[in-house]
Amino acid sequence: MNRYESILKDVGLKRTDIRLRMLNIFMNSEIALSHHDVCEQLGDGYDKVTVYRNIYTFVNKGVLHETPNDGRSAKFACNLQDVSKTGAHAHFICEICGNTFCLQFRNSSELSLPGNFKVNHLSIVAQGVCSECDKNEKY
Amino acid sequence: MNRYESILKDVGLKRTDIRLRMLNIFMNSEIALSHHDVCEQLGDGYDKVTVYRNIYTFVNKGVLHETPNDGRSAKFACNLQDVSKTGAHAHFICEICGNTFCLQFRNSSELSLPGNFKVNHLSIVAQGVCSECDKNEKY
DNA sequence: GATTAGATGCAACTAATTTGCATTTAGATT
DNA sequence: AATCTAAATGCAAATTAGTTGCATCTAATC
Repeated sequence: MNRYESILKDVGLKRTDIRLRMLNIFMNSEIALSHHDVCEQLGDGYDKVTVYRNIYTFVNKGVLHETPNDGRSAKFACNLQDVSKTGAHAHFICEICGNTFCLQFRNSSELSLPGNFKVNHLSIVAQGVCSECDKNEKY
Repeated sequence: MNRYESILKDVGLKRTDIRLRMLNIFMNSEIALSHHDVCEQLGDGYDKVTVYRNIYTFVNKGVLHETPNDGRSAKFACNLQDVSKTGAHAHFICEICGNTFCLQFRNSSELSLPGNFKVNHLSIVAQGVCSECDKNEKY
């Protein structure tokens, strides 16, 4: 059983050809990929709806996460090991090529950038529950 | 000349009815708005393409910025005063209602959240130039 | 090898965004 | 105030992104 097969087994998904190929594509990509990117790498013979469904299945199972995007389509990348522990992500979006890179970071003051990456703009996104919704939550 | 008219003059855009109304809508919204949200608030009689074009015109002129989004459509909000100085943004996305709030922050350790906002997940987005593109840039 | 829940493929659909072009108008100029 | 023109608008049509429903197939279990 290879690496991808055991991921599928671990999260309780059936071993199918397209899933193994999708995992391989995501695991070997340095950058976040859109649905379109994945279909392109898969080549012909795979259904786009199945690709959509598997992307969201992987997101729900914690194998992939959706990254912030600069364009109009969603991008996804595989979860780094530390993410599940800290619940935190860091991403770098290149303003020229548009690629999204996942970065390691442990706390807000410790962000490690690959060499020669130049940051022009920094943005923090907090996700949670706003005061209105908090008020209406049933406990 | 009112507040909105002087914004248009400042950035060199013509004073039109739809632009004044759009500025009014954005300036009075606590949350980031999608194209759809804006059209809804404008009501009938305005062309959706003109709304799209004005949103991007405002973004290019630095009047609005695109916020990170949780759904599949882009959201926009007006630029806060300090943004132009620090080049930094902070946003809060409510996981229940889906609303995006713009937050004030001066440096990464000083993020001021409105009362009763509960953060489940934090994400940092750096934008800039990656090493590949940096290499290929002409100076 | 039979069973079945889960996975896939296809077709059709909705929503989001863009493009092209003809017409109109704000604001500058005479 | 009339004229001019670049910029703005409105409409139609196209493109792109993502979703839904359903019939068929198959991986994993018995």
